[in-house]
Amino acid sequence: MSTYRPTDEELKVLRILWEKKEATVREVNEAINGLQEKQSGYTTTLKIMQLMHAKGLLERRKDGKSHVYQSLIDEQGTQSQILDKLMDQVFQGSASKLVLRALGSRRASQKELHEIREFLEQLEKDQEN
Amino acid sequence: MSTYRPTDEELKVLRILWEKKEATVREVNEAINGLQEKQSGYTTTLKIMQLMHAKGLLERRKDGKSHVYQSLIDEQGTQSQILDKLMDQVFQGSASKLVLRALGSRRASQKELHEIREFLEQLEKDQEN
DNA sequence: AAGTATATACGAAACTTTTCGTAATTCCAA
DNA sequence: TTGGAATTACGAAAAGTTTCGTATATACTT
Repeated sequence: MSTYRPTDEELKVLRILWEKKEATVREVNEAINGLQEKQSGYTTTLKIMQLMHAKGLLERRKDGKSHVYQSLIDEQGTQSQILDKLMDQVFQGSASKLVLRALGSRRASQKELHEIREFLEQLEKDQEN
Repeated sequence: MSTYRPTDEELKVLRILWEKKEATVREVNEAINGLQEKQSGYTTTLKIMQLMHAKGLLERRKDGKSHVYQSLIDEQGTQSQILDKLMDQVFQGSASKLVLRALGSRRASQKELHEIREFLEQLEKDQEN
């Protein structure tokens, strides 16, 4: 499970569940539809979540007539997973290539840049020892 | 074409073509097999590249009995494309979230960190104006 | 208790990607 | 110029993802 890479639709579901901690199919479906132009049907989202449950990505408990779902996979771990794969696939395994491209392609705010720089300084300091 | 996101297998082909500039199916196939445990058959790679050509991702010229392929899509543009999508999908559109995760999850060398910091300082300097 | 609204379960279709067997083509060498 | 080795072309199957219609189940209301 630690190395699972979710599909695009699964990622949409996870994104909502990571934020809300737990939600019903209807809540997830409406949240997803709030984020995108193309609306997806209720039973489509239901099916995705049922499959994710079968795969062991989600757990659920019965609440009245509906199920309340939670993610079983970690947000940070999944993010790292995806980035690691990407690093190997298209950045020759180089973190700096990836980071430079990420910072170059999209505007980051002053505050964000500052945040990153502080993190970097900490990393560099750590490496001195 | 500017917003195309290649599949995993397509990415393997592109990676080789970006590096070699141009190559035959056999060269690409052997290069791919050199990078991974699981070996993929010649006709499999051939089919992928034929489809990519049909999609307009690759161009080719005849050389003797074989074709020599080149990528029609830009490496940097594709990298940015993928990162932008990822930023929206799993990092709430935040470049810094992505960067921090990327730097946190995998060891970057002293040299790499330095490189990133210099790039950052330049970016921050640019923003002052 | 029956009716209604909402949820889940199930199955199938449409699509895409990946894989590979085999036929047809092409070039070269004997 | 014919045979053989390598390549491309073609087709289809396998696998996975996404979508959705419809049947079934469940809870609530009156």
